[in-house]
Amino acid sequence: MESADLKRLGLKVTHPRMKILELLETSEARHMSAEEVYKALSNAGEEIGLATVYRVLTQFETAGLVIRHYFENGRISVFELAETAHHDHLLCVKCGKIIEFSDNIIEERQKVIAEQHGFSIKDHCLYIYAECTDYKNCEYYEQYLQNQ
Amino acid sequence: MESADLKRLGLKVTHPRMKILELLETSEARHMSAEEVYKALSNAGEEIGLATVYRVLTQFETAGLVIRHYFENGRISVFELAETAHHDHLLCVKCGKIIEFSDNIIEERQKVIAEQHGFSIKDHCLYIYAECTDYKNCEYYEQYLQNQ
DNA sequence: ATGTATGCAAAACATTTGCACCTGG
DNA sequence: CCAGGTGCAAATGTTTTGCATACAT
Repeated sequence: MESADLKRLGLKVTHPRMKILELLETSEARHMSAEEVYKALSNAGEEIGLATVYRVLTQFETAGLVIRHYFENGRISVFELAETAHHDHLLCVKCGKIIEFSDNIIEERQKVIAEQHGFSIKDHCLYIYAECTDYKNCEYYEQYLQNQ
Repeated sequence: MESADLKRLGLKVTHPRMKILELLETSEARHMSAEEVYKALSNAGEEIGLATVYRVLTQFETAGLVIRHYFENGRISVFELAETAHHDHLLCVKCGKIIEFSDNIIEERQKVIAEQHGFSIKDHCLYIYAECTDYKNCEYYEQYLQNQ
């Protein structure tokens, strides 16, 4: 992603926007809340206000650059770079690990179901909540506990 | 649903609890926010505090009596009686109409996908956002506009 | 009687907004 | 230069909580 991409979207290439984009691209976590983005930038010495983080992420969402998720139980929303193709999510409720997947059979059935009811499908989200086999040894577990 | 059911769940049979349960059972809307429940009760002359509505609905959720949904875009959650079997939701983004459906093929695929990743599935939710063919004449449209 | 529930008001929480100042093109 | 972007603080909307009172058993 480069400054030209922002320009193309009609957004000025500002420092906060570039830094947020950069973070989303380089961060290990593919899904981050506004607060997490804010803190990560803060830790990196970037003084970018939380309000700006929200504004920029919302603009990116509108521009189709990021996807915003409202995972169940969570009042907070998380953002993900929209660089990859559509996918759904499989989440471990114990360690917070998130697996992305895509299944043609499910996608196809959804279309059929919508049609059967006379609806034209615009969007959908499928979240599978599960337990991974070995969450205690999972790389995410410790970090997850901290956030609880 | 009767007072015995509440007792069985270890909940005292109080006036607010009975009224909320009654409302969820008799209301036309199968999905209601806490605020909507509060207002409906208020209109019916019941003086039940909003905090109580939240507390009771949360207890009902814990007891498995109701299901709480966090529909996309919505910061508010809606509650639904858990009396019927599991189902997913097809929502019209124009009029707010909600269709409940269940599809064995989708359910089955989810199990397979979870297993493939070594996860044991606990729960899931699938929301399909769509447009219904004739939302302007839809019975829900007017009411929906008011709430916007 | 006593442990639980309730109502109210205040707090908490994520998110948005108003406004004065700053900055990219 | 100036429209648009930013930071801060204040506002918002939903949900939760503390506490004194009321109620179910």
